[in-house]
Amino acid sequence: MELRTLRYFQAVAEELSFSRAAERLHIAQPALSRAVRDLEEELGTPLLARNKHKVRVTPAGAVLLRETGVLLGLAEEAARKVQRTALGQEGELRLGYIGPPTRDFLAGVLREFRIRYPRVTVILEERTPERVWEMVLKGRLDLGLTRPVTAGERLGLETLLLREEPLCAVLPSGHPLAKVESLEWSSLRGQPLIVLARREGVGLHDRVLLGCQRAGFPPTLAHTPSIVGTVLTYVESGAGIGVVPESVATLAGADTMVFKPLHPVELVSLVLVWNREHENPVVEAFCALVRELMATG
Amino acid sequence: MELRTLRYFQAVAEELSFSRAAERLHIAQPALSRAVRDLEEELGTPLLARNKHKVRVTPAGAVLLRETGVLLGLAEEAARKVQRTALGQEGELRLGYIGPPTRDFLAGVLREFRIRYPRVTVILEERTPERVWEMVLKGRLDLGLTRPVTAGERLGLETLLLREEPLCAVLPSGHPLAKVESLEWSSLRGQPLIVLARREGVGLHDRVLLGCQRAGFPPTLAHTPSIVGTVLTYVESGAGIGVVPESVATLAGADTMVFKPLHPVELVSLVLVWNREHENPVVEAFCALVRELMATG
DNA sequence: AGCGGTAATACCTTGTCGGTATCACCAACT
DNA sequence: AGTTGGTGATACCGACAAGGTATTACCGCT
Repeated sequence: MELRTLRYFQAVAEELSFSRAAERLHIAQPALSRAVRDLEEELGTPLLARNKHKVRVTPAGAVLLRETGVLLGLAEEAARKVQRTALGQEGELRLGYIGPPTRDFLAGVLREFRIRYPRVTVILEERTPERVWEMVLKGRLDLGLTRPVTAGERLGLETLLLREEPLCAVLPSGHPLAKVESLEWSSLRGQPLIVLARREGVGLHDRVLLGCQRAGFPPTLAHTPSIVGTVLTYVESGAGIGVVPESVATLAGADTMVFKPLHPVELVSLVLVWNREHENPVVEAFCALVRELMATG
Repeated sequence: MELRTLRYFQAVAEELSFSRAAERLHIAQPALSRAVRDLEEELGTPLLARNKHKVRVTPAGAVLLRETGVLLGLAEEAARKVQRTALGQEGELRLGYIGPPTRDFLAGVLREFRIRYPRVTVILEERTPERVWEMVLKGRLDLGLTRPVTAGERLGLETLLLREEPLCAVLPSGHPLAKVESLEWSSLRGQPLIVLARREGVGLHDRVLLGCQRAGFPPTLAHTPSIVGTVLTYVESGAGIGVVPESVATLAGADTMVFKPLHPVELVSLVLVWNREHENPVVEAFCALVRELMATG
């Protein structure tokens, strides 16, 4: 049973005439007669009762006509769905991100994305930066919003640099170092430091260690909480000096703490990452939108 | 887009291998490659991503695979439904009948029919005998349970004689004629008669008139109600003598009225009628069942 | 480097589909 | 009643698409 045959049958059953149906289908009448006869043979039962001048639909034919309508409709719809999916206008986007530093960025992009691609379902997954990389690599995510990994393990993964930001020290307002114009890494020597746990972000954590190492001293890690907000809480309570990316400043109350850029500048960045081989049109649409938004505003 | 192509695509997408899929489909691998390529061309988008040694399903392909599953399932189911319908095992039977005299007969047959053909929906329509004939003729009913029509207007309609029954007189128990052994039509001369309205059944009504005519007198019609039960009510109230088919006796209380066969016997019959040209398998199944039940019990 | 296995390509064969011409038949209208 | 127009079926033919065979190009794995 083929869709072509069903289309033919449908035409005849609707027109109740082989010749008119043939005309409508732009084929010759004998071809149509044969097609219907073959279909009847295949199903083992007459579908149209023809007594030389009148065509009637048999009960079996009536059933087939109904089913054919459904079938042909679904087939057409399926083709459209496939094409929409190919254009990135339909489907789903599994997007992994790393939490606070990406939330404001995500919010803006997603708002616009949902407007332009309303039939795409965005599935958000919050994970650690390494886990995001791993999941993108394994295909469990279509797209990751994360920090670059230190190791060069970008096997076939495409990245797009979104933002670079300097590392800052966070101090309680009353801290002696809070009033200097510009803070040197070396000033942190001996100070109790509060840094995000390494398991929550190898890139960021190691970058802090690197800053200290370049300034020629080993850091004194007082606490390594697993949530960025907790770093700020520790600082507020006077437990030490926090080292965080600049964007974290937006999370903090401005009067109780001060953020000081550290010199020499150590940059941490935010990237989009995806598997180019997967050639997912939704991913491409999303990246295109991100590029566009970065260019315009 | 053809079902054949979709079957091919499905095989490849499931096996994730052209050669294995080709084996499963019992065709050669190059044919498969071409079929899938053509399908991709038709839909205007890659469905399978093949990098020489691995086959992956693209997002568009995943969508098509899902839709294909539905489509092929429905197609198969449709074919089965058509075949079941052709065998009379599925579908509907629009059955017209004429009321009281057929109810007991119908009940028995329908009970058995529903057991043997549980997927056939029986639609019952109660009409006058003429209306049943007309509807069967016009194809608005598949089958009629009615009385034969007097006119020979059985154009292509097949009939099956179910039952013949004599006409009876119904009298109140106290009536002078109630005690005679056998009642002659001629005894009805001058008696007020109660007969079913002609519009409710030309055949029955005219047969009563014929009985009187043969006995050589014109009937005195006291009442012609449109419901058989009302005939009995009139008789009970002493309004006259009813003339009804024998089977109506089952409707009446035995103590207040008596039923007397009329001589010479005038038979009215009950027939099944259907349009042979329609070749409806459900109709044939029903008739076969009726014949079988009449033969056995 | 060589082997096994993959999908793609080139080319040929065949079966199927569609077209033309014609027939048989019925219906409606002279 | 005979004719004519229109129906679907049949016979036959041609074209093209589908499938098959042989081969190539490429990759991963020994």
